[in-house]
Amino acid sequence: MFEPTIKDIAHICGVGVSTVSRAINDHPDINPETKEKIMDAIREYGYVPNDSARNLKRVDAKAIAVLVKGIANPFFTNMIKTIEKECKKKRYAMELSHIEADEDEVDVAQKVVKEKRLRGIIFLGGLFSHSEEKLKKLNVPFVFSTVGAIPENISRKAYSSISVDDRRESARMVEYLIGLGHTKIAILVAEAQEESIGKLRLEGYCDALRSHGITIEPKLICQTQDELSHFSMENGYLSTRRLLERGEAFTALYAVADALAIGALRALYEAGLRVPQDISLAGFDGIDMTDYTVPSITTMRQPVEEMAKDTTRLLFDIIAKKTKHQHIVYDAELAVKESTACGGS
Amino acid sequence: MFEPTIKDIAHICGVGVSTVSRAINDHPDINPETKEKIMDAIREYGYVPNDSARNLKRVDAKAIAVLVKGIANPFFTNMIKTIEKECKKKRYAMELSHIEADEDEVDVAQKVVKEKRLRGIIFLGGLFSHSEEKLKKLNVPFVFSTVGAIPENISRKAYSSISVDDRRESARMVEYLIGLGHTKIAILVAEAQEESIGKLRLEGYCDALRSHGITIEPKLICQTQDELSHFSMENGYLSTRRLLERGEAFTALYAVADALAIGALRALYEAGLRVPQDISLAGFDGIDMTDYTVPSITTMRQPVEEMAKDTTRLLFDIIAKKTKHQHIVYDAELAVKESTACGGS
DNA sequence: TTAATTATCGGAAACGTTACCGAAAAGCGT
DNA sequence: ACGCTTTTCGGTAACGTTTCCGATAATTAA
Repeated sequence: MFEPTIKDIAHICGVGVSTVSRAINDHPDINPETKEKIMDAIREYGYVPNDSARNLKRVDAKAIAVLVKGIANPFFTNMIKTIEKECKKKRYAMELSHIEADEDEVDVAQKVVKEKRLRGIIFLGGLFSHSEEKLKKLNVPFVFSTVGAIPENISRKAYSSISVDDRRESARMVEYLIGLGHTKIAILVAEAQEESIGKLRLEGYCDALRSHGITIEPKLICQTQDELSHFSMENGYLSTRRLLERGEAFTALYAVADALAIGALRALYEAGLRVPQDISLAGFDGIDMTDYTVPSITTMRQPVEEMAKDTTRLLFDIIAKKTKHQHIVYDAELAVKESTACGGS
Repeated sequence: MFEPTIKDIAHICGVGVSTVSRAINDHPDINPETKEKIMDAIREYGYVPNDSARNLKRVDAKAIAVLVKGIANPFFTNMIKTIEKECKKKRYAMELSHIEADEDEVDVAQKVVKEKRLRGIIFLGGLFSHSEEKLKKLNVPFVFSTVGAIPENISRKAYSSISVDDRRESARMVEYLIGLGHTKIAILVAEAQEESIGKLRLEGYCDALRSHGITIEPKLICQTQDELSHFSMENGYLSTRRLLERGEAFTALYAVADALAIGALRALYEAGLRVPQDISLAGFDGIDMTDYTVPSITTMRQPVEEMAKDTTRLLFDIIAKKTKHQHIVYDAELAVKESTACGGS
């Protein structure tokens, strides 16, 4: 099987290789007629430029990476899909890489950037606790999306971030539950180490309780144990069972992620507890699934599409030096559904 | 920022570039001491080989592509994750690409193969109706996984396939429902064109009814209309509503994909129908979610992990010419859960 | 000791493309 | 007619790596 190269096309058309190159890359210095002739030949012989050769030669390889930690969370699937679409629009290649729980995201980023000559990175999920020094070594712009708080000792001018105010929105959710009359509110929280999203949402929970003079009961705080897939249904299910076994009474259960809430719903059902009559259940993220469970689950909807679009656009703009690093905070939307009702004392 | 190349490393170590190349690629013709010295320098200076240059020069670029049609189906997510893991094990790069509903999978494959110099392709999902001639042009081995029937006019020696016998297993599911006493069994089917999976499962449904002397009632066959995301919860929900509006009585509903079943569950609930007391509900695929819904959903579990592993291994073996094309058919497992019960007349 | 083999290495030609530089041709004003 | 700019193009040096080929040094066989 004959695979034509740019040289073959040039030879066929009786032009130089640089002219063919100009034709494929929409360069201005070319006669429209010549260009058309070349494009015809390209179609006829099925020529496709070799990506490796291009990236090798080009200074500005058009590619970015998306590094995801915790793919188990369905919330990210939507995010990734949208980011991919945006990349296609801008004719950028997108390198998707999952980061294992035990891997260091910056190390992976570093490797992948050098390997593939990427122009930028999007970090999705995970927590983040790295030195600024190490980050600088990346030497490409990066933006964090839904990635928890970044430690104070890293200059905010050194990176971009896109997220909702997890702590505040979490507090809003708990305040909503309190407003319904609940005082014994249990919380299901995964990956609560350091400055992770889980930790932030837990803090929001504490904020809300505190500001309403409700004492924080450690027995109502249930940390999931599974290290591998933090925000999974299975994790929510098992954790809720452990919570119930403790025997501590509560009238509302707040899971810091929808996937956890779905697992919780099942565990509550098996324990003979009705939602929302016996227990109100709330989640966070706003994944589609919460609309289809029975009962549907009250949640904090993050504007995924918008966030994903802005994430991509922001990164492109930074690459093109059209803008400096930014920190965009979105409002989440409290989506009240069937799983929450008045309750409490 | 200084990015060392292989030349820099060679210069630093006082050796030739080819020696460094031998060191990184575990070639035999190298002194262990030299190798260690080189590896030390590589670590110290943070050298990472440029992937483009490698792939350009190498005849056997270590990369394959996974082309997915219909990412909305959560079943594929697991598949992809496992395939990715297997690739990592074999130190192969995996290029993941989604195929839009209106795109031709072989055209995309062709482009991507040439662009990235891939060694093989895995097709996931979608239907398949292409000429053998066109397939041959791909010029790399490919395997179809869970992709429906391939037309007779394509030689089975020209490709590999990995799947369950969709038609037979679908019939098994329906026979199980019949065994429970159901005769009025509605079916929810998406993407039923040509030789797609949906069509196959629909045929299995017909087979089972026919072999039990039950007349096939067209009004109980509900084809989803949404072109874009065939196997989505939303699609299942909307289709079930349309089915209910028809007013045709039925005691069991069989959705040809779990995602559809989950949407259906919600629609049935909203219509005041209890599952399984009023309506038995069954799905197909065996995604995790079916364990967590209330009630949990009876389904045909496909051995995802095994299938994904075998798909990858098979492709690698074919690339390495260790084996010829194969057609592996797996047994699905009927997972009876809460959503089905005795019923019917 | 000498010849033959082996282990280890360096040089240099590719791989397919882009980007720079300069040249030819064509258009323009005078 | 002339010089000037503009348009259009071809030649060629990179990009960073692998791989081939041959060379040297070290080892073994005779």
